[in-house]
Amino acid sequence: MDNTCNCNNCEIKDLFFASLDSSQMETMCSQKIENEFKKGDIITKAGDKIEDFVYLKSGLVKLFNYNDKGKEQIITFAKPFDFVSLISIFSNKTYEYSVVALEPTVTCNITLTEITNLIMNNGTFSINLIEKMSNTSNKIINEFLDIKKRNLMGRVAYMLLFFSEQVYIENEFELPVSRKEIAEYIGMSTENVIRALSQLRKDKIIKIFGKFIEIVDNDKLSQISRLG
Amino acid sequence: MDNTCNCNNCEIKDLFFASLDSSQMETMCSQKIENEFKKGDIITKAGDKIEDFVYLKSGLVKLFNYNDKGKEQIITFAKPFDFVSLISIFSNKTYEYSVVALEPTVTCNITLTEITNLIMNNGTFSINLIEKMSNTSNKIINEFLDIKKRNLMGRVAYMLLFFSEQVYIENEFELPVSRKEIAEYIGMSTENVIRALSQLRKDKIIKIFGKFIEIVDNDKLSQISRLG
DNA sequence: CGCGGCTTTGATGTTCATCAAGTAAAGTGG
DNA sequence: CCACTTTACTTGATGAACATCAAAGCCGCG
Repeated sequence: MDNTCNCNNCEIKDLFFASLDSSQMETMCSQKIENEFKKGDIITKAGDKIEDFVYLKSGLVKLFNYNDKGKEQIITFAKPFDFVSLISIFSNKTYEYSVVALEPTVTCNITLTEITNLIMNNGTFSINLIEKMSNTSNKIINEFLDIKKRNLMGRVAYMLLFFSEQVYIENEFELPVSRKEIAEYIGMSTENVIRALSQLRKDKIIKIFGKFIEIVDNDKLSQISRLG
Repeated sequence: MDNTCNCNNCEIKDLFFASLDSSQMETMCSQKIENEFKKGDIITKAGDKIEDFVYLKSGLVKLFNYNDKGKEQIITFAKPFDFVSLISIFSNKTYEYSVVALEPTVTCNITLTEITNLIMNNGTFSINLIEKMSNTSNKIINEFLDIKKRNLMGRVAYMLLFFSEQVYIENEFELPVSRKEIAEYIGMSTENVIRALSQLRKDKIIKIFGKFIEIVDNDKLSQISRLG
């Protein structure tokens, strides 16, 4: 928890709060709460009452819920500037999805009351917020469509490229998720996710050391993601 | 086209415009445009410039785009009070998806400029709009998850129940879509959609006369939708 | 140090896509 | 209005893709 009013230095400021005047900024800044989470920590839980507007300052999280058989169903991964809590925040009283940290994560929480206040009194803020919301849902929907049109190999390749190109901006990285979680996200069985990874290793497209992945042949991986 | 200012009698008024004062109402009302579409007509096309805020007054539409192989991919069906044009309207300059009428459909168009104007000057309107947007994306995401966790029979049952319970509110109805379109929506092959329908017919759960469907055993159909 | 969860591979079975072929229905132009 | 073409619908047969089951090694954690 850190309540010092350092919001003017916050790199996320321009994303949402560029339109706030100094008085609005101070009000918001003085009552915002930052929270830190370790890998595996629960950030919000399906069913909990929604009281805050939550966004990611740093880290990585997964959004998920459970299907009827009690199996986890991962909806999306979110990184800073992605807008996690937004999905149901304005249409529900309680969260529909759970959010769990996959890496050390810092969130910034602002009460919904305060946000509602800003919407009521600052048109530019409303416009910005609406654009962000639109972006977020659009992105999730496009992800769903992207995955739906791929087969096993294509989906696994897509997933690896997601971490490599969008999260770590590196050809080598430590997978923040288990094989099982990848399976839950792309909608395939864990065993077949593993088989797909092994195949990519045998074809010398990636190297695998446990959770550590190195993409050796990026072009081929992209091709598999596009064609699969 | 019908530009008479009859918005106060419009049943959709309360959904979005309850917060407008009489002057705002008149401005909006005088410049809104209603359009009528026949079955099969294109309402908006992917790639077109977004200029209007479009909502359904009556009818039924499909949202779709094309995958790399040129095959249609149906994203969702929308009926009145569902908020079609909303998906990318505030995050893009052009439509990402096409919208086509499946039944005679009436839309009401308001320029984005006018809507932006309202957002800037009417906080309550902004709140209402944000809630609707949140609802819409939430619904689409939940649909995706619902379909993803079902098998062939479950998906077809789900689809039939959608038309029966959410669109026509009748046990008998005329399918507004082809078998192919059902397939494109639920992500299965056309042949297998037909086989699933035939199976339901053989099991005396539904009756089929071409496009006309009668649900005979609603309980069993619901069960298949839940378990499948 | 032992238990449970994660990972891996192989074997087997199910589900679904694809191909093929035919019928029915719905536009289309003379 | 009719022949013609195209599109939608239907069923069966085949094969591919994927899930499931089983068994074993590995790793982390209490």
